[in-house]
Amino acid sequence: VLLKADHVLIAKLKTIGQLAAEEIRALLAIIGKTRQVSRHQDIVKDGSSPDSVTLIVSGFACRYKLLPDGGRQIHSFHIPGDLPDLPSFATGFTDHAIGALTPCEVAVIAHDELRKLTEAFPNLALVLWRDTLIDSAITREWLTGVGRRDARARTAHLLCEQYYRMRAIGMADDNVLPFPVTQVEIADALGLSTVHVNRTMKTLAREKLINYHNHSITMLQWEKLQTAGQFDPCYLLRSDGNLRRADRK
Amino acid sequence: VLLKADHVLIAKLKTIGQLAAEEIRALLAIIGKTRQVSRHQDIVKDGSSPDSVTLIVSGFACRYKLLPDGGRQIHSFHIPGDLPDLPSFATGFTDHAIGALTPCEVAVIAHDELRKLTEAFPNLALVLWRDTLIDSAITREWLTGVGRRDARARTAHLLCEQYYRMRAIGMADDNVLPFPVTQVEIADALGLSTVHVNRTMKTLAREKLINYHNHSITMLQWEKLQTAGQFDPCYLLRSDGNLRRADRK
DNA sequence: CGCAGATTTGAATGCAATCAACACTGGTGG
DNA sequence: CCACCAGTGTTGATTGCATTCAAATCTGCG
Repeated sequence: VLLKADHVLIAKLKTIGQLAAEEIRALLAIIGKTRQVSRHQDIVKDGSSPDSVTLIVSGFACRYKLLPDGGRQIHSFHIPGDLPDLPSFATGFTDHAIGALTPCEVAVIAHDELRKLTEAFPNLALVLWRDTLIDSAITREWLTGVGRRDARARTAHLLCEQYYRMRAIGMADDNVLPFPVTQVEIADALGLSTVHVNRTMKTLAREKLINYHNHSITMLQWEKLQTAGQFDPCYLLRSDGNLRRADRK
Repeated sequence: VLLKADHVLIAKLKTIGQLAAEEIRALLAIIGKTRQVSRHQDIVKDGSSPDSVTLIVSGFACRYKLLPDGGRQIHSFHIPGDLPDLPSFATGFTDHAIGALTPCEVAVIAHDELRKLTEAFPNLALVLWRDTLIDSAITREWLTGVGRRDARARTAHLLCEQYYRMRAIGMADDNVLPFPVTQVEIADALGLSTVHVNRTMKTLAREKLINYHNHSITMLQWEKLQTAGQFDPCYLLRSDGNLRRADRK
């Protein structure tokens, strides 16, 4: 039988690259038990050396870092199917925390088991590697925004990206994006103050680019929102590497 | 004979993880010809689908992205031994450009050859994967800075990081950091204006934390500079993953 | 020498932070 | 049941860090 954890992981991996049926089967086989994490609890602690990788089965999480002065920077939002601490598999440690923004179900995958698989299936290793690379492409895009885009563009960009990713795993439709994240958290992601996030979201709503109620965002003018956010989804796109080049021949 | 390209690559890989002599030999064997790139030229173009990976043999480079409005965000600086477009090996495309900040010597490593090696040596694949992960840890750290640190801390942090990385490959010593990068480029890296970078560097010099002449920076008070930049090098540290865990037993 | 790029400094402007207050919500306990 | 409270969202007023504009050196180089 296919569990919920299996479903979300398959949905996610499909957006990254092609896996053989055998590879998928082997990967699903090593998914461990799921556990519940309540809101605002850490799924992974900063500075730890985990011996397993976490799969978000349901709920919203984020990767973040706390500063000595009490500030917080959120580096990414994580949605079902994500493996937010996959990097720890290759590096052995984490330099950041993963926190639950909503109640989450998470499953663990032991490093040991995963290592056997990556050694047996180089292609699986490549797809996982690619996952971490898309992840860092997202981080770079955020860096670009925080460094060189104003509050409005930054906010619009985040909404576009989030909608795009949610749609890819079948969790957003009809221009409606479920976004169960407080303005405090959006502020820590965008490098803004909560007050300014509030004003900026209001501006986007006043401009009729979005509708924002009950942590659900409706894209009223998707094209205009993308323009406002200078959003170009190419960095999120699935690419099959060699496969793609082979196709061209 | 060991070429310059071999030397810098070995020096770099040593900072990332352990490789067997056999693995190193195989890797060095597939390093292609070196070519010269003059200052301000692109080593890799944005949006391209390269079929080889670039090794910086000498010189300074950066990864960057241009915005529609003419702005630029630099995502990372790259020094000899770096493989700035290694991500393209796993994803097949680039969503950013790599530019030469000084005249550079670069060598190419064909994707095809590299793929054979990673399939033959899973450990080599793991080390390369880890390299891209350290790279993204750096990007996250920059994101934290641009999002939540003021100009002084951001600048100090960059100098600490750069000194740390240069020292690791033997290109900085005695508290002297060669930093052949203009203030325009520092500004595009830190998300500041050039004017403000200038003032901030002057401030750090006035405070006697650094000395800054001829694109060479002397760390006058290394401890204080780290404090000012909230710099904690753990995200740059070499970690041997399983090895480390095994050691503990 | 002349010129382009880089650095430096001053003055004015502006975007976003901070401070402050209030409304609204859901949950808790008296 | 209602009072209370913490967390969240909203709005106005003020402040400040960093930008922009402007102009003056300084440097290397053809």
